[in-house]
Formats: sequence, structure tokens, C-alpha cells
Amino acid sequence: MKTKTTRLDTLKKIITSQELGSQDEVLRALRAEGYAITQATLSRDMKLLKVVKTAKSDGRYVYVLPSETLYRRVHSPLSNHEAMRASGFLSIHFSGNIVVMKTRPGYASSLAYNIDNSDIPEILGTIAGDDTIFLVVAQGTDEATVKERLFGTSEI
Amino acid sequence: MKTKTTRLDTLKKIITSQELGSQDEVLRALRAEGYAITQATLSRDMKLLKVVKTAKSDGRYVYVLPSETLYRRVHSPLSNHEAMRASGFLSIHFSGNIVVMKTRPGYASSLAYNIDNSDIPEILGTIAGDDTIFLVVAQGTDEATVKERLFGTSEI
DNA sequence: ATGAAAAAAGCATAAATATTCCGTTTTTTT
DNA sequence: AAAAAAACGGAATATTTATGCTTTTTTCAT
Repeated sequence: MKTKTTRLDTLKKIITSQELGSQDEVLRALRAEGYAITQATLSRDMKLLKVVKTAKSDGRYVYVLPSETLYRRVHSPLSNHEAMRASGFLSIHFSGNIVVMKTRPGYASSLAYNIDNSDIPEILGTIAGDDTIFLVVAQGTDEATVKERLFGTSEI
Repeated sequence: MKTKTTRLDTLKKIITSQELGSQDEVLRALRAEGYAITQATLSRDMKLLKVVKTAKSDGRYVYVLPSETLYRRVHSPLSNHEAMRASGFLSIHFSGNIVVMKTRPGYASSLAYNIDNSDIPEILGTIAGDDTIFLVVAQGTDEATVKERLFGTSEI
């Protein structure tokens, strides 16, 4: 389907899953997914999605989605422990029905995005900052269950 | 007022206090504060500070200082009440294991950053918006303890 | 289905931003 | 204190991004 909405979804997927530093690169990624648009349109799409270009510590630039876009539903199951590490995950702590996850700086929103989209019933919702995610879990859910759901094992 | 550090501080101040949409505008604001630099330098400064340009809903662009970079260099051990005031702190309220702090507009992320870096074990994590910070504390931690840790006294 | 109106997207270009290539200053090392 | 190394920043320029204008496509009310 080549509608604008699916293109925007694809764009979001591309931006969260790859580290691209210019609109031309993004454009190529979009082409690879079957969306042939011009840079002008991409610029407008990005403005719409409020995508920002930010500097990484290694001197390169990357596009990132702001947390507003966190609450969208796309379909991508959440990954295993390896993928968690790759996603900047650092630590997890529990306090009542709140889970606090720490990530490497800048990684919180994309990880939260993935968690959101993994549709784990016990996880009611997430809020992400720059390097911290708050996760509200259903009443009565215990640590082991959450870890099991998130990582595939409770041994974290 | 001639060092790079003070210039960066001024830049941060300008970016958090005004809504500027192009480096030229920022450049003029910097000139008004006595820093005559070129766009090239500003671009480098912004890269350093990880400033991002983001779209507002009204179609304009604004520069934003991400919380991660906000206080990398500013290091105040927020221990006393004075320091808290200087950091924009307004109020604190408790609800179970969640603490809600209010700050003057724009100060939340910097204060949260300082709290994060103070490594208080009872505080599991923080998330900041513009003038509000959510803080999750470890189960069983009481108000007095949190205040003691944050302010050096529980009399706030 | 048809024409009017709105939305979307392309093209060309303006505007904005990043970087290369130096000369200069500051800091560090010996 | 001289030599070496690193940091700084400007001018010019390359690169990137935004947008005015126009055409095409879609939507919607008859």
C-alpha cells in the first residue's frame, strides 16, 4: 500500500531502526521499502513527525523520533536479550507497579517504542525521557513476569 | 565573558529562554549578549550541545536543548535549599512511590538531571517534562528520607 | 459521474547548516 | 622556555534542508 499514512509508518520504522544522518540516506531507505518520493516531500514528512536531527557523541548526526510518536501502534514483536542490549538497555528496577528502566543516553524513547509495540498485556503504558523509561504494569504483576515478558527470561 | 564555556552557557540560556528558529537568529541573540562569532562556530557549538531543531505544531521551527546535554558541565551538588531554588525548584508532593516535583517553566530537565547524577539509591529514576518531574522511589521509602536526601533536611 | 475544492507531491530554488581548509592561540610536554 | 600538540574559530564552500509555486491526485457534494 502506498498511502501517505503507511509511508509515514515506514518512515518511523526506518528512523527508529537505523541510524541515518541525512535526508538523502533516509530517502534511499524509503526507496528500498518501495516509497519513491522526493527530498521535498521527505522534509515535509519529517516536519510532520517532528523528527529531529541530533548529534551523537562520535560526531555524526542521527535522526530521532520525539517521544510523542511513542504511542503509535505498528507491528513488531519485542526482541530477546541481545536485542535489548543493542537497544541501549542498562538496568531495570521495580517499585510497586512502576518499573524504572535506564538506558544509554538517547535510547529511552526508541526502546519504549518497542516495548509499547510488543503489546505485553501486563504493561499498561510507558513514558520515556532521554535515558529513563517509566513503565506502569498491571496490578499484581510480579517482577519475574515482567522480565520474562521483556527479555524472554527472568534472569536479568 | 570571552571564554568558550561562558559562550556555551549563554547559548544554553538563549535557547531555553527564547524561541529561535534559525542559527542566524541565534547568532543575533548571541551578539546582543556580547558574543560575536560566525555561523560556522555556532553550528559547531550547537553540535557540541546537541541542540536540535524541532517543528512546532504551528509550522515553525525552534531550537531545543535536550535534557541530556543540558547539564553535562554544570555541576552543583543540589544539597542545600538555596541551590534548589536556583535550580527552579517550586514544590514537591508524594503519592505512594511516586514523587511529583514542580519547577519553574523549563527547569525540570536540568533539575532532574542533577537529581539523577546525585546517585541517591532510593531514587530509582526520574522523568522530566518542562516544569514537572516524576520521580520513582524504591518501595518503602518515606517522604522524610527522600527530602533528607534531596535537600539535606526533611523540613521543606 | 462530474466539477469544485482540498490535499499531496514534484520541481526548482532559496535558505539554512555543516565542514574543509587554514592561520592563530592556548595548552601540554620535555 | 622551546617545541609539539591540541583547541579554536573564521572565510569560503559544500551539503543539506525548507519552501514557493505548479501540477497531479484525491475527496466530496451534488
